[in-house]
Amino acid sequence: MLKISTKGQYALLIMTELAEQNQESYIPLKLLSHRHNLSSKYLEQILIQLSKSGLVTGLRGNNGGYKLARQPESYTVGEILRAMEGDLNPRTISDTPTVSSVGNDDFWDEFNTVINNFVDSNTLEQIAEKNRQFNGYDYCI
Amino acid sequence: MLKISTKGQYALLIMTELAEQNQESYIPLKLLSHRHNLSSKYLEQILIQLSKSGLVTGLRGNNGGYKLARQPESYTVGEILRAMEGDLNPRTISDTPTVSSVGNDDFWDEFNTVINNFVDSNTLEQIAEKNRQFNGYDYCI
DNA sequence: ATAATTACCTATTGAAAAGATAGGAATATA
DNA sequence: TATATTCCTATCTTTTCAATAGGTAATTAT
Repeated sequence: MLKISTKGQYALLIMTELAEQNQESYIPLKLLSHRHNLSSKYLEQILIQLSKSGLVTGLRGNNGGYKLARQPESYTVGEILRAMEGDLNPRTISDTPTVSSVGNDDFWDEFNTVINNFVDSNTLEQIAEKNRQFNGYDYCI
Repeated sequence: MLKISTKGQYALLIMTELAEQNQESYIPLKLLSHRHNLSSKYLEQILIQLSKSGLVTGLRGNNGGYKLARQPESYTVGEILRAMEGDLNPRTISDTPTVSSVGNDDFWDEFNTVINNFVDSNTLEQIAEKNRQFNGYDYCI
């Protein structure tokens, strides 16, 4: 229904938050879930998947947690959403009917392009920078 | 998961087909469902909803069926998809957390705009015209 | 060493949505 | 009157989404 799952939305939210932090320190899951009033078990699934996809680095034990695997400006939003959602192409039927298919195929192809171009032209750093400006660089809850 | 339901996809397909036809004659559901190998009962639900939304006109009885309610160039794809899907805004959570929200809000707002601008800038006539060129104007199954 | 802390893994449940089917009522035409 | 068609509503099945749960592995502090 052209919705993005809550996992994708939360993933982007959490990633922007990690991007705002000092990249050297690990932030524990518990802290992130408290800040956003999310079930830690639910958020855990999201972060594990981000970790498996190589977008974040997890460290176990005391003072462990998660941090970005790379520099914030190297992430596109599309990369993050795809890690959680799979592809971002809204069409599901492979329509090879007898009539009326050509124009429709073209439309859906262009739609894919528009969507993917947009999400890939937005970087994590751009979103994080807006948050920094709003919250202040040394904002801490 | 950023998918559009099959109802939305079929609705667009059928609407383009109606747009290719002589606008004066009604096309019966049975014919449309046969052409696309769709369950007529499923397609029926789609057409009834399009009819309720005022996008097509239904006529009962012999020689009845469906036709467009207006000229093909007056329909946008967005209008058709929204009639089946509801709004086309991918975000579902109304995220008002304590941190990291501003940049995210902006991103999702822009995403909405990009999507809706695209679907509203494509008309039924544009898609139908491509099909006509491919199939020939007097194409009939 | 031991205890505490934390990420990691896998399964299950519950709720909602999507996809599809079914039977009949209303209406128009021949 | 018979036939063809849209229209209406209910149900069922399957899939997906959201959320919960319990346990294992690794790291650090004491």
